[in-house]
Amino acid sequence: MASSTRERIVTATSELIRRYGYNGTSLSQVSKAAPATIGSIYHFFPGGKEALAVAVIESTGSVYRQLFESIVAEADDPAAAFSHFFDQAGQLLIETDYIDPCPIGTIAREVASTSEPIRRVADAVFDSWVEAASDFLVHSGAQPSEAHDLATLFVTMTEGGFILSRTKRSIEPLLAVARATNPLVASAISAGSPTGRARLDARVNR
Amino acid sequence: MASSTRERIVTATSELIRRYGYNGTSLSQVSKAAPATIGSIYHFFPGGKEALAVAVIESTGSVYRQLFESIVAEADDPAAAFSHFFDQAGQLLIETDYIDPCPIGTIAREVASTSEPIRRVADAVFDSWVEAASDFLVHSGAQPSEAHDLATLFVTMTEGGFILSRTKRSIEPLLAVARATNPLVASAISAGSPTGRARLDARVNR
DNA sequence: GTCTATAATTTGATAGAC
DNA sequence: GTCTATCAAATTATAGAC
Repeated sequence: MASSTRERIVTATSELIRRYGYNGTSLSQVSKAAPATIGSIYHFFPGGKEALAVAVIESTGSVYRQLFESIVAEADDPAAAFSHFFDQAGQLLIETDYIDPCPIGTIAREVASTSEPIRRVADAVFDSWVEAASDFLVHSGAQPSEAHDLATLFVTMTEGGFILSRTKRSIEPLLAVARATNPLVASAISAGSPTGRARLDARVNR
Repeated sequence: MASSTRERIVTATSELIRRYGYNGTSLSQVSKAAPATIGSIYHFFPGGKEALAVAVIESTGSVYRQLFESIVAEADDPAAAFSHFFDQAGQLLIETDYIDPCPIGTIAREVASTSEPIRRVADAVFDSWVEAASDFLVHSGAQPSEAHDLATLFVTMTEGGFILSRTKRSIEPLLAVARATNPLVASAISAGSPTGRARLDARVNR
């Protein structure tokens, strides 16, 4: 059950980047926080800092997708699922003293112009999030094209909400986003199908 | 008409940060790009890199607010105003080869945990944007509380849309956001007042 | 206001012993 | 796999001549 060195390195890097950003995080900080020597870091990540960032993005992308799907599985209705996700994100912000909840957006924005490997993996993660949200909306009765647009909107609202709430040191922007969620989802589902709600019930009660 | 040294320094810093982020931009790069010597930079900004970032945020905040208000002034209807803003942002992305359109979100995310002066000025700029959008929505017939939520949503969508489009090197996410805009605005205005459209006409034709 | 020179520190990365 | 020692380069910032 003890975490491996590799895992400790990735976890420590993720937390440091959430606090200080990609360029603001040094390998010496990672070495101290993990803890692991510089030699160990390069043993597991011969590609250096860039490879480490890729690992952080892949790991975070997977964790958040699973979180979203577990929230969705428990939600009473589609609109509540998204609201609940934003509420949970707000709680996380408070618990962590407004450290950035997502290292991916930060890294992507910092190095999208200078590191193609990082840009590509961040793009793939965002796509997987959009796909997960879109699938859920379609299953709930939305039309595919509208579901894709709305899912994209949710990811932008999540990343943008993190920036505003972190900057303001208040969850108020994230709560405003959560409030806007319900009518958006309700509209997409009713537009996609008059029996959208019935379809959802059929799926949930299966 | 020739730009002052101070202006050249701020402009160069803003462009560099849009490409490489705050921590990814060095004063030697600024010195070369401005152009201005390191001594000149410290002459105008004794507070160093942090003070320079504050100036960039204030300048960008003002420019974007003016851009938003000029688009609003020309728009036929409220929903079109926001769509047009997102479309223009998309065009900017393409023209600049997907350099980040907004240095503020990047800087804020990188150093919100380490620089209170920067965090505060970024927060003030976001607030001013929310206020400008909210005022416009209220004048168009929306209820104040709903206008504030929707305005907050627009700023998060803008920042989040920039991240996704920059990461994907495609304006598709930004266009998806633009498509979602119209029904949101229409709904807020009709809910706020049955004569929202009439109120807008009265204001525009004054 | 502009310029060069430089101080003090830290960075990402590598080499090689164990 | 882990460790220490070290490299070359770059960083922010300051000093002081002009």
